[in-house]
Amino acid sequence: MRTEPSAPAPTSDRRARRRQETIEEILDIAQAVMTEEGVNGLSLAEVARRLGVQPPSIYKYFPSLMAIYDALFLRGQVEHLASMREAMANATPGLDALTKGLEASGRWLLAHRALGQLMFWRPVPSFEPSDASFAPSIEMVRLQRAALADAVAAGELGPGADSDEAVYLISTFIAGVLTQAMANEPDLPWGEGRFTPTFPKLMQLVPALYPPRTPTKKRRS
Amino acid sequence: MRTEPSAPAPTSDRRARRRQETIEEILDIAQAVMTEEGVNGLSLAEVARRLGVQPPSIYKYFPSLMAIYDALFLRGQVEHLASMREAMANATPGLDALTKGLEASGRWLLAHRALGQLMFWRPVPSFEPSDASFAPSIEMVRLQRAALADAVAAGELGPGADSDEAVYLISTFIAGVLTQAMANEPDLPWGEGRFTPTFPKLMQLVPALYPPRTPTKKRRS
DNA sequence: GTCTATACTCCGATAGAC
DNA sequence: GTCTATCGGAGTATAGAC
Repeated sequence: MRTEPSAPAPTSDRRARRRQETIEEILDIAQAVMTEEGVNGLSLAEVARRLGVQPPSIYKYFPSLMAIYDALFLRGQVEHLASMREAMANATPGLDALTKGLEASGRWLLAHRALGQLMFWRPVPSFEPSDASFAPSIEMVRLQRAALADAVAAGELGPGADSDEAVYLISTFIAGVLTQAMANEPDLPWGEGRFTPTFPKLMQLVPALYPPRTPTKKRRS
Repeated sequence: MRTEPSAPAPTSDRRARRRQETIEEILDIAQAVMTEEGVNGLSLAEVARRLGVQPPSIYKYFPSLMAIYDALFLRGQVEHLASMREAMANATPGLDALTKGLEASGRWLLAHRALGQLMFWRPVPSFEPSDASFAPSIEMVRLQRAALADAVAAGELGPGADSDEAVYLISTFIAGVLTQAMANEPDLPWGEGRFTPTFPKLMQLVPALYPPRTPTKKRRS
């Protein structure tokens, strides 16, 4: 039997591109709706209204509301991971990279509150992210583990810091600062207010938690 | 003009009591609904169903859904404050009292997640607590300030610790631990899992943030 | 203080014409 | 891939009988 030619016609190329643009536009609008009405306030109907189509048309792009949540979750994870990775790449490996990476995480999350809440606060009980959408967060732990390993190798931290336990402990610093900032200063960006400026001070406590064998002050070349 | 007798008849006493019981029952049910369906999932209709009445009957006790949220907010604040106060009263004044108080806070919040989220995570954008319901949280800050002042007086911490700034900084510790525990280990009580057991270790860092002038080890009588 | 009845708005999702 | 029409359900809140 003959099927379609294996090389798709330019027409379907353009169609596929247009389709992808519409998908991205739906996600942009959904993100805006969540920002204004709360993560739980996202509704297909409101997205359709803003897109200028009737609600059933949305189903040509996403099979359900939960599928939109999942796509938003994935998009958030990918962007968040990228911002962390970039900040860490432009820093000195070790504690500095970890601090800069977590600061970038905080900055990104405050700038994308709705996605951040969807990803890390889970305010929609009926939504569970798919395995595929969850995958980047595993990579995020790996990144932080690597930075901790660098810090241990450089003598900034003791060997106990090269552990998942340390990742979790340090993650409570950033989570605490962000939770307080979001709840009490919902309009301030990273670096302003009573909470986020304390983060560097908190990170300076890490060597006290995992003291290196040799003095911390300066390491010799 | 004559009005009703100033001493109410026993009948209306009983009626008032019965009414109060119904109000408490509505709040109990509402709390359970929030626990099961999410804070945002609370609905008058579901409360009525579980109470075994028709939705309009609820309006004899609360003028609106938001009024129920507000009553729950107040109830949570009062209970939470009481648990903190009790733990602090049974501890050595100063850092110990602060730590025990915050641990009690964490315990209470994990045992009453729905109320805790309503109170400190604010997942219902359209709900703003009334001033009256918010009042206990001001008292909570005062309690913590007093414990910090005790710690400074006892030489456990430096004078900078007697400040609202220190209260906010320390609050990020408990907020971080709780946020992570609730998001990642939603079924574990305080003291189990990867996050809440780290809290005492975190509190031991506070003297490093506000170092006392005299050595910390032991204070002379 | 309970009910019925009702008004109103909103939602997710599907069927089928074009 | 868009639409109309519709199903079936949810919700808050009010009016008024009993």
